[in-house]
This record gives sequence, C-alpha cells and structure tokens, in this order.
Amino acid sequence: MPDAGRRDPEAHRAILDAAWALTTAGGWTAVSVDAIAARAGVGKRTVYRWWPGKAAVVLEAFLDHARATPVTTRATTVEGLLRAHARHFVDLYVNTELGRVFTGLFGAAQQDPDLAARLDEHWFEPRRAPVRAAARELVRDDADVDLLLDLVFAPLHYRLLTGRRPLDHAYADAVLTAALTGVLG
Amino acid sequence: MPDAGRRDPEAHRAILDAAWALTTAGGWTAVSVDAIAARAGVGKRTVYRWWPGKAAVVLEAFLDHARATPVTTRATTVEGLLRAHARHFVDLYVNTELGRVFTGLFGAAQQDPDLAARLDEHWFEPRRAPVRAAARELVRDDADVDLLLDLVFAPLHYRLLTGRRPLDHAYADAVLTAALTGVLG
Amino acid sequence: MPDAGRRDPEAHRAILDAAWALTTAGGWTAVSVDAIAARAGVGKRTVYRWWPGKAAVVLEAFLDHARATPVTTRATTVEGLLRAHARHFVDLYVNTELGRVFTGLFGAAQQDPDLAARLDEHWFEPRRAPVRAAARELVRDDADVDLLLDLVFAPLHYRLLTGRRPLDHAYADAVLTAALTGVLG
Amino acid sequence: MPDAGRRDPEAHRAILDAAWALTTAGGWTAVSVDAIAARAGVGKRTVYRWWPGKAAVVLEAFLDHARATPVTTRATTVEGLLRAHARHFVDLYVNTELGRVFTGLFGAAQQDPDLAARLDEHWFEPRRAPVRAAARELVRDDADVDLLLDLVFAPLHYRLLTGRRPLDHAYADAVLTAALTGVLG
DNA sequence: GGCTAACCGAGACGGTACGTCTTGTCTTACC
DNA sequence: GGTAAGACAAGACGTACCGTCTCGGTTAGCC
Repeated sequence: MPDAGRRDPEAHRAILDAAWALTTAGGWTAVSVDAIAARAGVGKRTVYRWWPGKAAVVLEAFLDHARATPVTTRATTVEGLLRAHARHFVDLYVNTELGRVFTGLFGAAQQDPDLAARLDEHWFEPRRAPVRAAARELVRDDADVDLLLDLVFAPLHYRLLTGRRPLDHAYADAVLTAALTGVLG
Repeated sequence: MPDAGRRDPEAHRAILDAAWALTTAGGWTAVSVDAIAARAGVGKRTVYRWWPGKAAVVLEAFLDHARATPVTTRATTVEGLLRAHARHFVDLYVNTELGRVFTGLFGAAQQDPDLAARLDEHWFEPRRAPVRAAARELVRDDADVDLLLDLVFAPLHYRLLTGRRPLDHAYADAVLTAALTGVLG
Repeated sequence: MPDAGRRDPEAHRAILDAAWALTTAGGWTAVSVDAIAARAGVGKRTVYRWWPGKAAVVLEAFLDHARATPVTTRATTVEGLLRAHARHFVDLYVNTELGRVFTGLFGAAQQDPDLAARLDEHWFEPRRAPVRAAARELVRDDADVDLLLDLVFAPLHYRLLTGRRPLDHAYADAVLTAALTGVLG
Repeated sequence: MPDAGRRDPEAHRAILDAAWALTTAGGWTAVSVDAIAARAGVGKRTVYRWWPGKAAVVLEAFLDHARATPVTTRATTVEGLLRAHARHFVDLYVNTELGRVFTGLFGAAQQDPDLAARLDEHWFEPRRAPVRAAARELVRDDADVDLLLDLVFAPLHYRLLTGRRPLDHAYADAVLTAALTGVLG
C-alpha cells in the first residue's frame, strides 16, 4: 500500500503552534486559517487537508496544552475528590491562557455542532469520566452522580463564561459544599 | 431645542423584525447587517447609526420577545418560587425560538465584552434580581442567595449551551431539590 | 422680523468660503456637500436649495476668485492682445490655487453636462468673447478668429490638464507665434 | 520555481469585457468595481488584486479596443502625415464608443495622478511618438516638432472634452493648415 | 530507475460580510 | 417662508476571511 505523501509532522506541529500563539496573543478573533498558515509557513491547503477549519485546529492546540496539566488526585471521600477536581479546574482556567482559549472555543461551538461534539468528546467527557467513576464508589448507590457533577461544574463554567464575579478556590469550595449538603442545609 | 432628525420608529421596528426573522429562520450565521438592512428596506448606515453591529440588534430583538413572556409567580416558599422560575426558564428556552437565539447571543458574547455586558445587564440581571429579592425574605439570613441562584440556574444554562441531554421540568426539579437540600441529603 | 423667506447672504457666503477652503486645502476629492455644510455651519438642505450639487458650489467659488483677477489690456495688435491674454491665463492657472480647482471642475464636467454648460457659459465664453471681439478688428476679415483662439488656448489648457511639461510664458509665446505664422513659417 | 497561483486569463478577460460593456452602456458613472465584478462573475478581490481601482480597469479595456484600430499611414509630407493622424483621431473618438470612454478616463485622471501617468504612458505618448519620429524627418531641423503636435492635437482634444461644436474632418483639416502655415498666413 | 500517488508551499479564485462614505431627499422645530 | 440639524435609502468603497482550486516541486513505496 502506498504510504507515500503522508502527514508531515513538522507542518502539523507548526500549525498547532501558530494557532496557539495567535489565539493566546490576540484572542479568538485574531485567528484565521490565513493567519495560521502564514505564521506556520504552510499553505492554506495543508491546514484544510487535516482540519475542517480554524476551530478544529485551535481545539487540538487547546487539548495539547490542557493535557499537559493532568488532574492527579487520590481522594478517599467524595468531597475530597470533587474539591481536587474543582480547584484544578479553577487553576486551569484562571491562571493560564487556557481559560481565554476555552471561552473562544465554547463560543464558537454555539454555531458549530461538530465543534460542540468534539469539545464534549475530547474535553468535557474525559474530565467528567474519572470523577464520575471515582465518585460512584464513594456515594450511596441511589445518588445521582451526574447531577452532582452538573451542580459542581456548571456554576464554575457559568462564572467563567459570563465573566460574573471572581472564579477562585473560595467559590469552588462554596459551590462544592452547597452541592453536597444543600444551600439550606 | 431642536428635536429634529430623530429616530424613525418605523425603521427601528423594521430592523428589529428583520433581525428576528433572519435569526429564527436561519440561525445566528444567517444574520448579517447587510441582510438585516436589505430585508428591512433600510440603508446599512441606519443600522450602524443606532447599533454597533448585528449582535446588538439581535439582542434587542431577543429582549423584545423575551419580555413578552414575563414570569408571573406568587410563591410563598423558596422552593415554590425557584421552581416557578426554573420551569419558566425551561419553557422559554425549550419551547420557543428564544433558546436558539439565546445560544447565538451567548456564543457571540464570548468575543464581545460589550455584548456580554449588555446581556448581563438586560437579560441575566433583570431575571435574577426579583428572584433574589423574593428569596431573601424566604430563607435564613445567613444563606447565600446568590450562590443558591447559581446552583439552580447555572446547570440549566449549561445543559442548554452544551446540548447535553434533555432540558426539561424533571431536570429543573431535580436541580432545584439538590441545590436546596444537597445531593447527599 | 418679516425678513423671512429670502436667501440668507451670510449662509451663501459661508458656503462659498467653505467650498473654496476645502477645495484648495484638500483638492476636489476633499469636497463633499456634507463637508461644505459642516464647515459652513449650515444645513445640507440649504446647500441643495440653492445649488444642484458640490460642483456648482465649487464653480461659483471658483468664478468668484477668478473674477477677482481680470484681464486688463489695451493692445493695438492681434499678437499683443493674444499675448496678454495667454500670459494672464498662464499666471492665473500656474501661480494661484485656481489651476488646481479648475482641473477639478473640468474633470467633473466630463460626467456632468450641466456643469460643462455652466463652465462654458461662465468661464470659457466670457474669457473668449472680449478677445474674439477685439481680435476681429485687428485681423483680416476672412480670418477665422475662433480657430485662432482654439490654436492658442487649447494647447495651454491641454498642458495644464495633462500635466505635460511646464506651462509658462515661454510656452505661451511659442504657441502664440506658431498659431499666427505657422510652425513651418 | 513555483509558478503557481498566477493570473487567470479567463477572469482577466471577463473583467475587461464587463468594464467595457458597463462603460459603453451607461457611461463612466455606471461603472463600479462592484458592478464589474458582478457582471464578470468574479470576486471583487480579484479585481483589486490586479488593478488599483475601476479607472485602471477601464483604461486597460479602453487601450485594448483602441489598439484594435491602429494608424496605418505612409505619408511623404508632414502635412499628409499629420492629416492622416488627425483624421484617424477624429474617427476614433467620434464614430466609436471610444470617445465617450476616453472623456470619462480623462476626467477621472484630473483627480488621479496615477491614472494620468498611465494614460500618458499608454495612450498619448504611443500615439505621439511615431508621428513625432516621422515628422522629424520631414521638416526643417530647427522646427519644434512637439510644438507642432500640440498645435494640432490639443485643439482636437479640447473640442472633444469641452463639447464645443463639431469635431470632424473639416475642423481637423483647418487646424492642421493653420498649425503649419499660421492663421494669418 | 522509473512510476505513481499523495504530500508540500504558494497563492489565485468566487463569494460574503464588514464598517465607512457620499449622495440627494426628507422631517422637525425655530425664527 | 428659510434655516440648522441631521435621519433616511441607496449603494460604492476597499479589506478580511472563507473554503476550493491549480500549480510545480518533493518525497515516499512499488514495479
């Protein structure tokens, strides 16, 4: 089978790097396939050969960087487990360029079902899965773990995406406690 | 005092109607200032004279329609109050064209701080304010009402925006109960 | 005071002054009815009430200034008469802002028959008429005076309008001599 | 050496044809880059990629058509040579659409130094050069050939551009005779 | 060692939308 | 009535991206 003419790893990397540099430097609107190709020293055709558009490129670059900071926790209680993940999540979005890129992706996904699916598949789900699995073993059988995850993570994303007040550890802790025991508890 | 040369109400209305028709018909991407102006039988200049861009026009059209369905509740408990609002919110987004338009606006707001501010000022805050005020009288003094609102409304938006599973009364009720008494409660 | 309903001389003057200032400062393209009205502190409507467009305003301003430098000659020969007029013409176009404004008007007249007619009526013809009348008495009866005027004045305009080489007294004299006695003479 | 991504001859031609059709049909003011692109079935960008604006496109279309009717003369006297050129010029401007297009270009050139230069380089000069060269061999050494050309061609253009009375062979002949032997001769 | 196929850079292409500009008409309120 | 102010419909301007395409040139792996 002809194996010739396969993907050039250098071009691949250059494109991701260019996309990342452009996004972090000028935000989502500063990125365009033209700009990516120009900065990467690559033909536009090469970008479109491997990705459907700028969103997919930026998503891949985002995942590359996000994966570089994995959650490493060994909690023995639901609370500890969730707290670790919530705080990790806050750190990721707030203290690095990842938050800004993420909001760009999330915004674009509102008009791009394919991007939305990829974002869910490669970002949301991989982050939820281990928490869900671990949590299931730590709570009562009849507890709705998915609901719990929504109650913890939705407010955090909501704050990030609406720019509403600070997103910090204190808020993460408050959300966590409330989710577990109730606001009126 | 010259009062002349002021806004033409017919053009104003025609623009909002055109924006609404285009958005509901073809989604956010089908809207452009060119298309709005053409459909409204108006010069582009007239659109740009009164709005900074298409997002602002669509926002105003959205608010016009959203305001047409006000929340009317007379609850005597926190739970009843929140349930009414949560269900109303679900109905608004799910059973009408408003949900689709809202996601478009929310997505665009990720790249448009001005739009984000207007969205908060004219949509989020006006919806939260009465609930907050009413809730404050129904819960203990030391309860964090804003946190409670986040815990109820963030998951609902999150589901809508991520397209994650159904957004319905059952989910709204579950979120509400969990927020009040805790998942582990 | 019942002085109403008549042309306001101050506005009239302000409009002409504004048109002149704009034209001499930035050339023909810097002039627009909007700009004239703004600079004159006048409504656009007032401009359009008295002139059909910017060209007519600039023409009137041009004529105002051009008339301020009349040809004053008392020649006793055709040659002397024509020389005086040719040199006056060169001085007018070359040493003042009038040349620049004139080329603007002449260029616009190519697309504006009305302007062309006004330009001929108020500029070309009034300048030709006295020369023609005076010349007729100084040359043989059968000589074609209009042809003579064309032969003298067309090359001068042609140089001005094409920007071809210098327009000066030497050239005017050469044209004049050649027109009278022939190049091969 | 990559030679790819070069000019598409079909688009090039379609643009020139569209420009020509629009100009001859509706005059200079009927032409716009938008209209040219639309009629040529071409993106506006493609026009701007190769020409600085509508004037340059129309000029090229004009030259295309003008070149299609070359001056072919083999005269043995200055008079014969000039007469042939003068009459050819009159025919070109009067009996074809070229005259109308030319006046549009000439008018626009008054505000566009670049267009003026191109017009001189590609139209005036190429028409003058051969006449000048041929004439030089037919007249006395000390005769000012350029002046002679001005005396013959300036009045013809002047009549065309000012719309002053008929431009015909009779006028061309009269101008020619006068230029050679003088009006008073 | 030549063939073929898919890669690569470059960048032109048809389109669409942007946000600004100018034109000439119209409306309002003051004088 | 004229006037200052300025909104209006229309539509051209020149730019930016989009996603497709065509060009030559460059590697493979296969015959």
